[in-house]
Amino acid sequence: MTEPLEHRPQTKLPDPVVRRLPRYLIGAQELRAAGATWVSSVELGRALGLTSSTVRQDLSHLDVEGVAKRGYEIAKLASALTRTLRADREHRVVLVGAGFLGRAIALHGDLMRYGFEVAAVMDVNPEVIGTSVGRLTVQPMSALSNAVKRENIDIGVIAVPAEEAQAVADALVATGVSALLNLALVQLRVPETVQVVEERIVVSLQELAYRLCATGSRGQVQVG
Amino acid sequence: MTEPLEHRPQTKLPDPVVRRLPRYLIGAQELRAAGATWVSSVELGRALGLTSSTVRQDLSHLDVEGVAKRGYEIAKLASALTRTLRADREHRVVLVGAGFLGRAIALHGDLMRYGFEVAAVMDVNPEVIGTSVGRLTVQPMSALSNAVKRENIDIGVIAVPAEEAQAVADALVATGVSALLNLALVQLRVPETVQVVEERIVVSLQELAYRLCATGSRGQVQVG
DNA sequence: TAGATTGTTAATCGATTAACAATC
DNA sequence: TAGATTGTTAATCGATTAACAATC
Repeated sequence: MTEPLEHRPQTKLPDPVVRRLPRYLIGAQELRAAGATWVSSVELGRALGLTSSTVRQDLSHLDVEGVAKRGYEIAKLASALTRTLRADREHRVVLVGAGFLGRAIALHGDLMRYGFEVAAVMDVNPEVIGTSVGRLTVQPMSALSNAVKRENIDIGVIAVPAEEAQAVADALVATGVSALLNLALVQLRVPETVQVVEERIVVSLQELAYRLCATGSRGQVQVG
Repeated sequence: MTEPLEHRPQTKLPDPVVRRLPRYLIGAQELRAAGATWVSSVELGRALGLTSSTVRQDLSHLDVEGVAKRGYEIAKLASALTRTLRADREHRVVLVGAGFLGRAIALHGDLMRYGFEVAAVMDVNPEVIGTSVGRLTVQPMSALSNAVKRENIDIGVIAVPAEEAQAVADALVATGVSALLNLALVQLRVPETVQVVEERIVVSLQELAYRLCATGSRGQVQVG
């Protein structure tokens, strides 16, 4: 009759919570940078546009405890968030598509800061293959499979035009990558075992346009 | 005792619906490109990972009617979606930040296709000011206010580093722009009357990483 | 101590799904 | 016609919020 293993909140967080956690983390790091040490659920709520109830409910899923009358210690909160989001382990990324969008991602400093390393860049365009992106060289798609294995890649980012995205997704899945970030404007078809997150500027703009026109609406909305 | 004005479904769509509408639109246009004429709620649901019930519920908010035994006429569906999303009226965009990300957006052909025209590009970096992005020339921030007025701009896109994003947002708000797409990794503080949609690669990657690690989870997720 | 803030339970709210009559 | 599919109502499910005892 031993006690069950210490902490085990990690069963499976609800989707809305998972989407808010990164925002708490960003908020916590902003606060830390600003020199704060403690933050209350009311303050966090105000900063992110949530009720303090939601904040406490969300943070209760984490391996962190608040202190009555003081709130949460920011450093501990950030590390708990990092742990829960698996931002402590490094993720290795292959980027397919070395256009402006791809380059923006590959050269984006914040990625490293949050544990994502772009370890390979591929493209189909012969003119682009061989050019350099930061310290990497753009490789042809034929080198994909080797790169994924050699570099221990677990995430694929698709930054190619819509027409090519499905083929790229298929190639990535074939090499065993099971997490895709799709920036192209198509609905990908992938096996159930593959995780896909879509992020699309046009869609965000459409949502914004709707909100802008829908008279009287206001407020802040989180998309990704 | 006249009838109330024809159709008036536009009271205020629930947020989850607004976020799905662009996906239906993309789906509809893919189908149309593939030569299809009709689509049923079951097919749409399968394509987007939704139940047919959700699809019918969502589409019932639109100014379109399905036909029993056939489904929805794709062309009509697309135009109803376009109308509801206000993708028929043109939106004029000012882009702040002419780095790779900014250029990716400014040169992104799909934007035009969906009614968004990048009408001005600004940057703070003197080295970048004066260079051209497509047919536009990068202007200094001091030209922002004039550009917004002259070009009739209603949407601002923030594609600058996190440190500068708040100042850019303030400047945009000051010129009267009341819809912002924020691509920087900060939580913006804006007046209640201003619409903000956030889109952040790092956040999407974090969500993906969580899903990848959370054993046993699978499926497709829409972020933006 | 008194008062603020947590963690958590219960109540509310809203979104998704099921079900089915109407209809082509 | 028979069968498939809509539009919509009602039931279910889940997320957010309110409330409050515990506590620092």
